[in-house]
Amino acid sequence: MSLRELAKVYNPGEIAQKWIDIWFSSDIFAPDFNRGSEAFSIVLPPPNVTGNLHIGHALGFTLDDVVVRYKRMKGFVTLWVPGTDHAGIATQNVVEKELAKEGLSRYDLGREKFLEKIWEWKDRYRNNIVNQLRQMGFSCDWSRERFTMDEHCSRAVRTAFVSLYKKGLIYKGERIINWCPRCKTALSDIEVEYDETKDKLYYIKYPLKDGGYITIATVRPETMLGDTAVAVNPQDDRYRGLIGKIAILPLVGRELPIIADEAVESDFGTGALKVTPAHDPADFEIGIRHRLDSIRVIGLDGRIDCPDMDTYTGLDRFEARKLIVRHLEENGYIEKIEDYTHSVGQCERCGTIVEPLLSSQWFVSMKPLAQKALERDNEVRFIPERWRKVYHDWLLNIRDWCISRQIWWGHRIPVWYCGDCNETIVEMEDPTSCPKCGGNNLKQEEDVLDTWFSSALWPMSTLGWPDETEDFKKFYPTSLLITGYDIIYFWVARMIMMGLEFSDKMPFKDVYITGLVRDEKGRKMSKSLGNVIDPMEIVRDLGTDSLRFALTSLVTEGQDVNIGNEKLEGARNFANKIWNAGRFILMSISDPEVPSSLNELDIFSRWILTVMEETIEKATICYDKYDFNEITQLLYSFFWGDFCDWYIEVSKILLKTNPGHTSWVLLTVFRNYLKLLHPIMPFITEELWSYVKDEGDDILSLSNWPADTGFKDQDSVKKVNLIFDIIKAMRSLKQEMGIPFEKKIAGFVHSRMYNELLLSNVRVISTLARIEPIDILPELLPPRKGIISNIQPDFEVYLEVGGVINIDEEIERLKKKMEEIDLQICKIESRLSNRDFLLKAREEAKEKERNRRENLLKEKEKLLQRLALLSS
RNA sequence: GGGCGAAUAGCUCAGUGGUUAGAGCGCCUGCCUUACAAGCAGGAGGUCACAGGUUCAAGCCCUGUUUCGCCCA
Repeated sequence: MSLRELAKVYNPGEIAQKWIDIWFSSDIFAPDFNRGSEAFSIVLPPPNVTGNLHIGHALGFTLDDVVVRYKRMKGFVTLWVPGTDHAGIATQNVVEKELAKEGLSRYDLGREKFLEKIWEWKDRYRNNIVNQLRQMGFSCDWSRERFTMDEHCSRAVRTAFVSLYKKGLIYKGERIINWCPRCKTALSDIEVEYDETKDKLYYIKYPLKDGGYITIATVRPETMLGDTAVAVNPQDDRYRGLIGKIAILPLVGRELPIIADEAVESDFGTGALKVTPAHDPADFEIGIRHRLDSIRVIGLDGRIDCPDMDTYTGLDRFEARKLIVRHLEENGYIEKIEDYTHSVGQCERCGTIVEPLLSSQWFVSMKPLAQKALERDNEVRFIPERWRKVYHDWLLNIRDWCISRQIWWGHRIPVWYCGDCNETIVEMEDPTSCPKCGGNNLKQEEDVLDTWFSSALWPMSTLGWPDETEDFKKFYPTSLLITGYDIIYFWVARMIMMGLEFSDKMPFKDVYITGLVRDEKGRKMSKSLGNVIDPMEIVRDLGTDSLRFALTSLVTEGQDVNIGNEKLEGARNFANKIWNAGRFILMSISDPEVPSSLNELDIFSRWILTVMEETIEKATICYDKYDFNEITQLLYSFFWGDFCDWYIEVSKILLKTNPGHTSWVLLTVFRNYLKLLHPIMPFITEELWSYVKDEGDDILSLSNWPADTGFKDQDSVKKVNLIFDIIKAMRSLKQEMGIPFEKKIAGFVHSRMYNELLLSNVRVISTLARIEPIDILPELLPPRKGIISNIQPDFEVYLEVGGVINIDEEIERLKKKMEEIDLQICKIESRLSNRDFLLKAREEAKEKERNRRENLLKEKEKLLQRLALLSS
């Protein structure tokens, strides 16, 4: 043990770098197979290589690390696999923006050159992110790091694709998909965000061929160029006669059949619907049912592309809308225009309004996969349980997953087309010739896969799948996944479905769903609000441990996490408190002497050892239950409340009388405490541990969880609490009389039952209460001028306050107290005289009430005595 | 429209049906007491959203209402 003098204020930065170097210079966090037999594994939810860690990552990963470090100390063979995600659209966008600064587009570079650029970007940002993960102290095994597009993960993707294709679960089809005209790619359903938008509802007259007209209502008049029918509900009496008739499309002149379809809502607009199968999912369905033509009139760039209508071709969607409405108005086709609020889909990445359009894309049939997930539902645990419903809901209403993306960065779809015979080839190995016609005229599919396709395989691919590696056998399925509720659909559900499909196992046993991180007022963090908390900035200013403690302390089951400076500073202060307690111990102790029996120790030492033992038990339970907020509360109040406020203060006296044993107790409690706190605040605990550990001890990160000593001395707890209550009563009285804490005045204590206990601990009471001298009285103190009293059931304290108070005032004080006690007694009496209570309440509850009454009666009696003495 | 969640101290939040509902921050009073002023000691502050119900006993369970937030259509 080194007695080096520690700095007066905890400086997290210096210490962190030292331990980052030690922890991550070799693979100390690789699983240690000598540690035990039971495995515990987590895969890191891979951050995107687009940028930096944000506070949401910090939250989820901190909880991961808290559990991982705890399990490692507990003796599990622990593995935490890190990695990063290629994040297709997002990364491509960022790099395209970079290129744009030089006036270049990806087409200028060509596919190959462009991909080279992205790989460079990826390397840079992967390093950046890895650095940040290490700054945060996350104890991942970096020797097993993965990237979603590395060779191994790519093979997993290929294997999954080929397998699903051969099973008929992947198909190419013409469907309405969500198209982002800015990103120029298809999006899956869940990549579209819907926002309430104020818009207009246009009522347009479509003339009938036989004369008259039918009025339709639409929010997107520009799509009328692609109309191929008008639909009404078959139950709608207003239009029954028109079914089968022909309407003429204004401006265009196309003949549109009036058809009947159940999907039309009669109470929307006029009850008549213009049908544009190529630009609306519902219309597309109607189109299929009625074998309507699909005419695409908006191109991939979001501009009108309608060869017959030169007027509009080339115009942006929204420009075209204005012009078309003007032309309709000029020709008297507009009946009216109403304000209308509805949901408009936007690209989750860039916010551009998506264009539903007909396009040829690759899909995964999700029904059978979802079905399997539902059947095996009991094999995964959700925490909190209620998220299971959300997950179920999605599985039950699942739609096919559009997995093709019209970008370059990602896993290129492993499909080849034969230019000679049109054969589609999907194999594990790249084909060199067509297996059907033998031709060499092969062309690979241009599209890449949705990023989430590889993410869905992450728990498997990181551990070696499709190979049956040792890691896969030992660590799959993983033990726990911690993530936010916003990606239950995107990620959790898909990992489960893919896991069951390819490994026949749930990819993880527990899923812990966190809330989202918000600012201290509960608002979402956003650049425009300026309330974004950058975790790395906090790490710089207040230290990683403070950030980790603050985050952990805010996590209660399923609630969003509101974090602000107050919380972070509180955590920083706590770290400083721990630091200074360590500093005190190092400065104050002498050679520790192991007691031959704990029972021979003084009562305060027995007390703190008992409370520590209970804290170890409770903390262990909390860690096992992922009860994060509870752990921090427990560890905070034990350390600050019990250890620092009381034991350390008492130890200042004990160190003089019994330095050896007291040093041992201080050290023992502090060492165990560092262990309990280490999963949450790894840096400061590791640093302090290096000063207080035994010579042969390992670093704290690789140490064992505190052993169960089994020592509990409830008698000491009871007695020490009495002593502390006496001290508190004295402090309180003193302050009430306006006497400064440090000013020493004389006092008296009497306790019928504990006279001896008080006699032997008078020094502690005197010092901690700053009351000197103290007389331990064999009986009640006779009334005297200048004396104030505090009467409790088990003791009475009196302070010599001199002229500050007279006897009448003291009588008043006591009478007031009497009233309170009488009120309490009254309440309890009525409870105890209630026949139903006596009949039905649990014995425990009754016992409690009786004890309480007894105590109050005791107190009352003593108050009466005191009052009698004072009045005589 | 369907579902989920929240409502507790000035603020942010804890709270397994059983005393007098807790913490941090803020506030008030007094202290630079040799570990810590990022600290110490003492204190004030609550109709647990509202209305019913179940129960010997409700902040907690049930029903309804109001307000706010989220998800899905």
